[in-house]
Amino acid sequence: MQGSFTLIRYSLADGARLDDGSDHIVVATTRPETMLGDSAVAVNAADARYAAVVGKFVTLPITGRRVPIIADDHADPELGSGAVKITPAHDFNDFEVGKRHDLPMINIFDAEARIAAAGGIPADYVGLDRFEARKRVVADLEALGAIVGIEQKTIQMPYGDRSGVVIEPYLTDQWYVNAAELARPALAAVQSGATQFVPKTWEKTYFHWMETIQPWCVSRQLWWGHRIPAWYADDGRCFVAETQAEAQGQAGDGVVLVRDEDVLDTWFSSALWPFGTLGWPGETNDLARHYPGDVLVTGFDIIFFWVARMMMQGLHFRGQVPFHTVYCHGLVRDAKGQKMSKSKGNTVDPIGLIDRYGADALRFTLVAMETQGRDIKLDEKRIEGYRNFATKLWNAARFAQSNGIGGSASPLPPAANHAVNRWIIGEVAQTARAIEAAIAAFRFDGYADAIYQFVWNRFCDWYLELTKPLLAPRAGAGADLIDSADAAVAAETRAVAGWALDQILVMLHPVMPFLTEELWHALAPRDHDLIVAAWPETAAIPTDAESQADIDWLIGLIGEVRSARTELNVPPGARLGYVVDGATPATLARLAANAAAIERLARISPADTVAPGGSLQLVHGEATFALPLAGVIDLAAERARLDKALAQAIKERDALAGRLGNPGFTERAKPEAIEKAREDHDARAAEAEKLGAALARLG
RNA sequence: GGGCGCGUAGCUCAGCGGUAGAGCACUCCCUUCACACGGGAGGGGUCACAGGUUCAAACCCUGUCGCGCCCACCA
Repeated sequence: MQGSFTLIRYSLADGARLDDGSDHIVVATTRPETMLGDSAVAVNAADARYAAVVGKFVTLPITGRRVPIIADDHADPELGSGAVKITPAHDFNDFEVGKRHDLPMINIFDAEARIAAAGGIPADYVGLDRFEARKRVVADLEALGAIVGIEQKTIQMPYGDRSGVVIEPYLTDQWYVNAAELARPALAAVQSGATQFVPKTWEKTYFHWMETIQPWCVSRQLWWGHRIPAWYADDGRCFVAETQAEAQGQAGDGVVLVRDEDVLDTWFSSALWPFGTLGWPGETNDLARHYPGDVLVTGFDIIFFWVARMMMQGLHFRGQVPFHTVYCHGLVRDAKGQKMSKSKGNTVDPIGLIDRYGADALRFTLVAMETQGRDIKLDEKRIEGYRNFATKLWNAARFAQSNGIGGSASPLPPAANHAVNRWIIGEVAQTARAIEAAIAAFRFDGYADAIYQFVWNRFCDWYLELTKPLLAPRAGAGADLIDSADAAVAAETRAVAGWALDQILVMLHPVMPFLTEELWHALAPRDHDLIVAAWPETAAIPTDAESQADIDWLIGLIGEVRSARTELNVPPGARLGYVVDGATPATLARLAANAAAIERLARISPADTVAPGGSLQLVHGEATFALPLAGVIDLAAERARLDKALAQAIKERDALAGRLGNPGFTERAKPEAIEKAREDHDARAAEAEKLGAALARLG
């Protein structure tokens, strides 16, 4: 802000002169009234202009006090006149200078920032407000001819956050904690790994704070809080004790004690939380059992205020760290990325969001966006997406229910023979493991992502679709629509689907508690609530590589067919026949086993012969499928489609060949990398060959 | 002034040595019997810029530009 910079002339006392013969020193200030409390003028020892007068005195105008001229590095010869007025009671730097030179600290204000009677201040100043006093001092200095000039310049002005009032440094007696002493073990505990920060990068913040820690002022002039345990006698003696009786004991009978009015800094009290909540100072069972704690979850913005203080006090009072891990999450910010603040009024209203999308959707969103170390700009579209996810699961459960699926007897999966059932069992196990790993690493976004992908892209998109033909023959449907829909397979599928759905509810419950608990009870009679259900027993759940390969192959084939159909504008409802070429017996078996699913999802079924007039051809694994389109096929479009696929395969094949042909790669790369490149190269090469053949067949 | 961090698809963000991913948005098709808060198929990025290290860099190092946060403070 713009401010006045007042240049004041201080006369040298006792006839002293500077080298240039002048009889005064000029000092500058933005707060002229503080000159009433000056106790020195400082110059730099290396400043030749003032060398002659160091150790001499000046006479202050108005108060007429004699104050010394001292040499101190605080005075910068480059700034202003090179001489600085020193007001130890009302400026942080001057306070330090005052301590170094043992200067008197003259407090010129009272607690209301009015001029106090001190240091020879004339009586008619006493009681003036600080701003009135400033005008008065300037006017009086002017009258005395002590003003050299007033400059306008940009200055920094500290304002109180809450009061909006200019801050005035002011000397008072306060209680301090020797924080450096407490910080030493707290610093060592993190350096040794006794307490770890997650993400680790916050250790730097903690270290920086602990290494530059200052004495901690813990007394506050408020009426709430823990009162300072200090008592004073009439004669000013101070007794610090846990109780008044103890203090009285120290003071002796008959001494009237008055307790200190101040209370402890809220963070001092908060630092007691890890053990204060457990019955301390009593040695309770809770304290023995729960201290030290395991993980502290908190915002990084209070590492200084709270975490560091808990560390210091925990170690001091209990001799052990208060917790082994400090997990620092991001902060939810507003749409502009600003930290939410009650005084700024930019807080996000969770109730409104819950009304619109549900508590589960909001909770899931916050978990999904909690990627270590980055703040969260809350995006309402994201919440909407997870609301849709909740609806998707609801509908899947509704579908299950209407098909006689619901509930499972055991956390262990039912016995399963059908590939699709064995496959989903393995997928559940993989998802549970992924979630366990994510949680262990505090990657909550990974947790949310894993369960989301599983529910939507595996369970709903594929498992439920693939099992529809297995559940029951539909009245009136043609025999070709029904797989081996015998009772045994249908029963197995119901059991597995019910189990998988239960595992979903268990895994999702921590992030969508309301919806999952509701479904848990809606799907089957239960003897316990979901919230106390056991986590999937991942170690005991079999994953079957063969079934996984079968279903991956099936999903891949259906994808190829769908993609080709779209590219050639085949009507979505059109059912096509296919002839397969070059298929191994295993592939033929897969085709037979999944005929109904393929028919349903890809809308193709085996045909006897290839019709003349061209076919849609696609390569999947070692097999080439030809879908006769009996004259309706657009040969040019099909050629373009195959060309594109072929070009892509060749491009990838050649890139890999290039890498494999580079001696630098084959000699220095990791063996796994080389092996993978070989495999990828061979697969691409085979695909290119088959696509080339298909293209040739097209003519 | 000191410290920390971020710039990746239109947006919000993952990925942090092996040749780019998600959600939303966008384009096309589909009212097929769980779900249109849905289904299917797609388009879209020289990973801020410039050097360097490496067989290989969005990822490691240096610098530049832009942005943010925390702490302290300037007679």
